[in-house]
Amino acid sequence: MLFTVDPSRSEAVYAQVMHEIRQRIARGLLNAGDRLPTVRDLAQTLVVNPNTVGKAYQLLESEGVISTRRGVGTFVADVSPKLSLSARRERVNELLDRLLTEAYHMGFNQDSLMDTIEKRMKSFQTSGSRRRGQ
Amino acid sequence: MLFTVDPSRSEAVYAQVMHEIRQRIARGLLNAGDRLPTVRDLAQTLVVNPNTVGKAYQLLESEGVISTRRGVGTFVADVSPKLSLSARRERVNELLDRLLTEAYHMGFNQDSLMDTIEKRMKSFQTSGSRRRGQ
Amino acid sequence: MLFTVDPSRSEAVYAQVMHEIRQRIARGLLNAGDRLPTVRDLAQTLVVNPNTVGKAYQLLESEGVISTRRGVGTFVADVSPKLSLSARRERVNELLDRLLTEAYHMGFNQDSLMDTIEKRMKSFQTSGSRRRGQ
Amino acid sequence: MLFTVDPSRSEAVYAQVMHEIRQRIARGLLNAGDRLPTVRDLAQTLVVNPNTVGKAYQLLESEGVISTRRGVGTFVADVSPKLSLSARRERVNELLDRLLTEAYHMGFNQDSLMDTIEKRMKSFQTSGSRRRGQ
DNA sequence: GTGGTCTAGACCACC
DNA sequence: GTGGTCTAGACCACG
Repeated sequence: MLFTVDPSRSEAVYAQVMHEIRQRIARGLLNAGDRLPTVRDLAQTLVVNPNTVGKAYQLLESEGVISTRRGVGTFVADVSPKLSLSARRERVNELLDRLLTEAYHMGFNQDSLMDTIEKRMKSFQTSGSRRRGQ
Repeated sequence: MLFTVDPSRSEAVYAQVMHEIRQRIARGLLNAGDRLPTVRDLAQTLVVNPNTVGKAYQLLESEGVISTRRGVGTFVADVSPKLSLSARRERVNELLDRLLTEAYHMGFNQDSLMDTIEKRMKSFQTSGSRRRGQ
Repeated sequence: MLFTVDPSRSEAVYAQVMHEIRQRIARGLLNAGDRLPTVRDLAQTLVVNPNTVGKAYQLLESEGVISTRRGVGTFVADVSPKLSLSARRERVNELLDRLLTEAYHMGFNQDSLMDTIEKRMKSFQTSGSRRRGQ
Repeated sequence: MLFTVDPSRSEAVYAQVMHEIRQRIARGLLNAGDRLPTVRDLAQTLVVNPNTVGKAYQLLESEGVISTRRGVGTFVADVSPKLSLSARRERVNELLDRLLTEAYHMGFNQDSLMDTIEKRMKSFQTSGSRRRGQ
């Protein structure tokens, strides 16, 4: 779990930790059942307060992404969306709109954006057919 | 400029205004040279504090998305990304990673995500070749 | 919002606050749009740290029960379950099993339990037909 | 005594064991005088630390639900609530309030909740009049 | 003035 | 040793 966190970014530190972990799972670098570093260890590595890491872990648990076992440690959970289908679609659509908007303003045209998406997608677990439909 | 702002969303109101304007430009609903409503008018329409709209306009101007001519009004600027090529790529890639991560956790597989992207893309100006490559 | 919290109970203080608020909403004592006390005020009333109240508010927000508006305050949200139908059923069934188990051990028979349920239900919003089906 | 325990649930393992045993008694799957597995056997079956099972047994004994005869084994006790009538009522009412609150937030209306309760009640011993009133 | 974040440090339940 | 809770106190973004 080597990564860093930038306290000067506008995104909250605990949110950066959450995103990093979510992304590692989505990329297949972390798989269901894998153990995460302890709150204290990760806090020391990132040079932040243990409470901050704890907050990230707790929120990820409430989303069903990870699962903590008292006195044992924290583990990657089996993926199984808790939200309703419509809520999940809405969430993806919002991020998608944001991406398309930003891509326009950054001067990407359709083709170059699609190229980028396809390349990037290869390093994610969303590819292939190992996951059930939406 | 008919749109609303939801103060109960977690996103700051001024940021919602910025995103909405950026999105309208990206969708072609607003084009270079089009006049935006005055700060007061928009504030009244959205039922928010004028300072909030002012902040949104100010930040958009600093990004080069709109341009204010004192005593005349505020207008959509010609699109010409100020950032370096690598900075623009990085920005798009970050949003893309976030989308792919979220899509994974929301249970989308490659095909359903691609379908969603293609459908959504049709309503954006990113299509066609009217803008220079990435 | 007159209520107290007992730090000596095994239930965490922030959870007691959450339950109290959820219950007031379910009883119709708090309705959609109503303002909750500020974090600081409630903390002072309950004689707990503001962070503890803040945690309760944040968790309730993540459940969609209340909604905070930056710089303005915290309000009761419109009820609209975010969880999938199966997750909601599971949650109710678990509490129901716990109730039935406890009622048995406390010496209630079917009839006396049913009487108790019917009486108690009258003071809750679950009664009547003003809410959509499950 | 075939059941499992889920260490990833938020409820402590020893509490899960307690609830399971209480529920089996309430469902009539275990009756007064029935012998429970030894601490070691159950611990092995559930793949948990023997101390955890021991803690569950100890707490259940202190509640009067089971009774241990040294050198002989552990048995389901005759049900006879030790608590006062008012304490027992309070305990049931608290769980009931929690159920009604949760049902409201999960979108159940009176009828659907009542249906659920009646169905579920059939598999519990609370039915009939074999136990004295509340 | 509102809520949100972070730190430092203490104590506790669990296994 | 693991995570969870709470306090006290500081700082910040928002409207």
